[in-house]
Amino acid sequence: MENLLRKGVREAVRVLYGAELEEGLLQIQKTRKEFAGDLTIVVFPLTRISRKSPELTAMEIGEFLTANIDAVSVYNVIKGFLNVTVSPEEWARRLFQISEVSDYGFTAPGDNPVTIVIEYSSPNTNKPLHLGHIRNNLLGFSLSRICGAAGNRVIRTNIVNDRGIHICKSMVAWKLFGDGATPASTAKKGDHFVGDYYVLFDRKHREQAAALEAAGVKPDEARDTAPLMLAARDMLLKWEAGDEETVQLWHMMNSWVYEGFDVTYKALGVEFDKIYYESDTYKLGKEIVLQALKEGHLVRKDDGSVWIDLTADKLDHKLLLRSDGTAVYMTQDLGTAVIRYNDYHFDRHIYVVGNEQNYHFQVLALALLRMGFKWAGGLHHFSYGMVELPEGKMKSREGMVVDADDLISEMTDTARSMSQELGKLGGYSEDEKENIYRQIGLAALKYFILKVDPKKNMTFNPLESIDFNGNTGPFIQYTYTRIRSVLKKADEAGIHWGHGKQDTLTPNQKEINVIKLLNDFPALVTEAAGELSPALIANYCYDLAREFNQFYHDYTILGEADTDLRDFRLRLSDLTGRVIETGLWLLGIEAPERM
RNA sequence: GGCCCUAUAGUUCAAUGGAUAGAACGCGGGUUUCCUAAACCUGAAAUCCAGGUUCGAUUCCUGGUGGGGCUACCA
Repeated sequence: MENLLRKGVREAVRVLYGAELEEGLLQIQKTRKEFAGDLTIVVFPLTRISRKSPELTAMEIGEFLTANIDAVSVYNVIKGFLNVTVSPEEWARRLFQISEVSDYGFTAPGDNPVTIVIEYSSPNTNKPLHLGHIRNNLLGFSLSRICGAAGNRVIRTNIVNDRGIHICKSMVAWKLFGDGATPASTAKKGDHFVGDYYVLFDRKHREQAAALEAAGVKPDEARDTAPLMLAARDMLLKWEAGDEETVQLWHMMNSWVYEGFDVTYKALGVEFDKIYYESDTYKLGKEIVLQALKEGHLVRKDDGSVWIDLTADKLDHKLLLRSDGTAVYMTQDLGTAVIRYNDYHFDRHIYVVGNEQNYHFQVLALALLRMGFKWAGGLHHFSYGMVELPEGKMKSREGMVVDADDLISEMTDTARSMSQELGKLGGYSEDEKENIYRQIGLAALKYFILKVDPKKNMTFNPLESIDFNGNTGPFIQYTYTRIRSVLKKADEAGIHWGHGKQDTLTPNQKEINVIKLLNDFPALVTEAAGELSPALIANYCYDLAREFNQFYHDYTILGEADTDLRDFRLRLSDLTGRVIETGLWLLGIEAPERM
């Protein structure tokens, strides 16, 4: 539609003013609601060519367009804006066209698709997932679907930070205070079970440090020399040396954590194609660093530590290997990146990681390039903002966190009580009802998080933030269930709306509003993939649902006596339902049949 | 100190350099013998400050101010 107009205006300029229109000068946008029309041509830039006032230029072009393009029926001019109205009949034809497209909104991958690796989630194995991880997982998972829908080959990956001093703390605490307890013996979820020992370690350690301080030891020294800290260090050394008992304990506790994570991932509905473990990749990282050192890309200090000098890129010196030869965070990320490139030969690699690590990822890409890995130009840090509580930043150690599992079940509880109050699920079994409560609760949570521009920090108020009315996930789901209900009734009445005639139809304004949005969908998916923005999809779904609800409120569908018009409305409803379902799917949100 | 992100109704969020800054929650007023009222209609309510570029700036640039982050031989 827009392309048609684009061509028309170029033609108009050629005929009226005898000039070729540069592409950059032509601005076409959707007409704002408060004005009549569908598409708007901004004529200010064209006055340079016409050498006439904006109003006159607009009128001349408007006359030309209505005379020469069938689909353009009317135009009006306000200030320097030429508002063009596409004829209702054209919109009707448009609906017939796009509703026949299967997989509407998806771009087929083509022969040589762009390969994108997306890393998200990236948990530590010493504590359960919290609200910050939820934002991460939802963004990553949604991005993977959006990029896939736009025709790319997508590999979803995760890196599990499964080694290091933090894991050793949990291990020490369990060994000393655990008394052989297991998640099974305590009926606790594995990740929470292990997380409790991490917290316990921290508490006991603080007590020990305080005792030392009371005896006159300096604070720093007290922290470093408390028996528990020494035990954790010792544990790390043993682990790196491959001590059998330690490695066995490590395996056991990690496996508990993974069982717990799996439950949370499943509850959130996120998945991965390939999971990497830091314990598998850090060694290659060390090799890469040593190799790069040999090739002269890095510098070794007197104490034996290895650094990269990035001052030429306006960054700093960055440590890549400790003086004792052990790996740091950066080391293993270098290794992971190389392994992934060897595995997939990606064109792009998207890291979904919070903005607190902006510096880290700048260094990572530059370091790889410096070492000669040209593909590192395809690395992209998808940097999202922090989730804060009304009291401020979340702090695991002080218990100021919103636990992921708790939050999910609270959402389901709220959905359950609201749904039961409304009482619309008669005829469903308890299991079916529970599944719907879960779908609605999750939709509220996911939509709340995904509708926000990813790079902005967001505040989450446990008591007030999540709504089920208005601009919310459940609102969109509700619109979907209304549509399903109408289509089901049509089906039961034996109405076959798929063959309806189209030529004589003149849709009303509400119908046109919906068709316009439906018509935008494929371009929107492409745009969302280009900008890596699930928020665009979320806001679109909301707009579409709202627009459809207005139509639904003002007009009857099944009660329409003119069967061509009735069938047209069913077609409109059906495509709206399909697009909402697809849009929600791109966000990782399920669409229930009833609610 | 240096670097990065951010600032829009009471609150949570929108707005490729374009028209009268758009929603939701909350607050006020309405709509149900009719396909699901988790809906629809309607009222009040906002661009941090000062310059600059432009026919035109919430948007771009500069300088302030407020908020957040990074600047570890932590991850």
